[in-house]
Amino acid sequence: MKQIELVRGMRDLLPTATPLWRRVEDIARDCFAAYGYDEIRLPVVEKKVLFERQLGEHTDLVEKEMYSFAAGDNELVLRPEATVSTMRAVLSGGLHRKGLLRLWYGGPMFRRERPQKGRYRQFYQLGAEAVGSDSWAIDAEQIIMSARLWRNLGVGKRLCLHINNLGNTDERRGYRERLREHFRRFDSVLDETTRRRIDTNPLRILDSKDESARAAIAKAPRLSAALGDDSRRHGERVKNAVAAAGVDFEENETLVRGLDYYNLTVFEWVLSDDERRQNAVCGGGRYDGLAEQIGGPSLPGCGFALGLDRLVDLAAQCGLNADGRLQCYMAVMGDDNAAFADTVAEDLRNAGLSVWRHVGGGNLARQLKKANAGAATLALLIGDEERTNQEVTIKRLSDGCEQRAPLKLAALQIKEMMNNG
RNA sequence: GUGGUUGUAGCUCAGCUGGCAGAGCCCCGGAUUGUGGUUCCGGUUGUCGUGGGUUCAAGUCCCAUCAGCCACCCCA
Repeated sequence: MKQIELVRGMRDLLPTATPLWRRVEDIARDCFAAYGYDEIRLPVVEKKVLFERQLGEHTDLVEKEMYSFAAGDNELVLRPEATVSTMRAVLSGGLHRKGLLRLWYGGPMFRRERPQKGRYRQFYQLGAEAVGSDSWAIDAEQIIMSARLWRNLGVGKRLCLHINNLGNTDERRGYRERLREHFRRFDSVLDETTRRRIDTNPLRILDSKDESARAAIAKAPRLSAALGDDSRRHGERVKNAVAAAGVDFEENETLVRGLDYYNLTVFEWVLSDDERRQNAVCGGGRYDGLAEQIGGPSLPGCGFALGLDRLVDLAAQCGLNADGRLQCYMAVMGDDNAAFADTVAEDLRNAGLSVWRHVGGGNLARQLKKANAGAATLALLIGDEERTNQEVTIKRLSDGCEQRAPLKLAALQIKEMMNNG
């Protein structure tokens, strides 16, 4: 029979990888908790219309990257991101009536792109969203919180922060028109996607890498010049607060988020020293108009999402370690002692220890070999002598140090031997 | 979605201008029954990504297809 293969763009996270993932997730959870962010869990399936307008009708994401399917009268999709879902959940649960919300979520997202390293069709994000405040202090808090997370993960030196200010809807609309006029004058030298964007989404042209467009981009009107006093003040305060917290950043006027719901502050953390192109690890910003767009009240929000697939990879490169080291390997000699071994193992587990019970035959030498191969810290020996004396022999594998302990004291002595190893 | 490149054992790979499919690691067993990480001996492992074609003969040449990687694109 033919073996069934993995679906394109999907991947298994094998036991060799999961301890590090769990470590990164734990550190992130602690970091979010330190700022009072509460967890929200969202469905993977949403209605297609929820994303269509909010993300921008002319983004690739909506045009061709969503996994969609019909279910009765509904067009459903596997969520391509979770900011919109979060806002939907806040509104349908009426959570916003309680005032400012600080929320975080995690889980798989789905985009049908051409796979590449660091870009999977099912990928994992962790995100933080603050809903109900239009204060610059929230924007700054989230940037500072993300910087703390990089520090705690030990990846801070590898990331650099880009910040931009997109202004409000009116300012952007005016600017967009000015951009259109500008780029139309270069129509003849621009490539096809760039020309198409003049109509659909001229802001996206600014961070284009296309060579023919570069010259035109350099001469384009500046976004910062189109901003009003309020927007400008908001941006200044964010930058001052971020700088005051000792977080370095670069102002990048060509940083335009791919999704349409953003306004004012947008930011992105990218690999600073990596020539790899899949280099955005975290991105976010303010989205004050989103709630109204999905039929809710006027409700400001700000948030960011980070890509775990890329971040875990980076953390590993930076030496974050998470060996899921096995504590005890229990060697059992003689079938008659199996029941005794099992009860001892259960008692030790009750005391909070992890015990890998040897299964199958083999003499002691073989069983110790396996204990080594499994990278256990201690070996526990159970045989006739131990059973008649109601004892356990504890052997530290690193130096061979060996002790006998009566059952009642076994857990205590095991812990002591692990710590003094 | 576009272009390039790669695909041989569980893993890392070798296999020349077509001529019997290999190595190391891992795994399993042994050097005799309660003391390991070293060593030594022995063993298993394959639709050569898949499907066609050319040929007396294809891992090797041709076509298609699938998958990975790189760049574009997009984005976290």
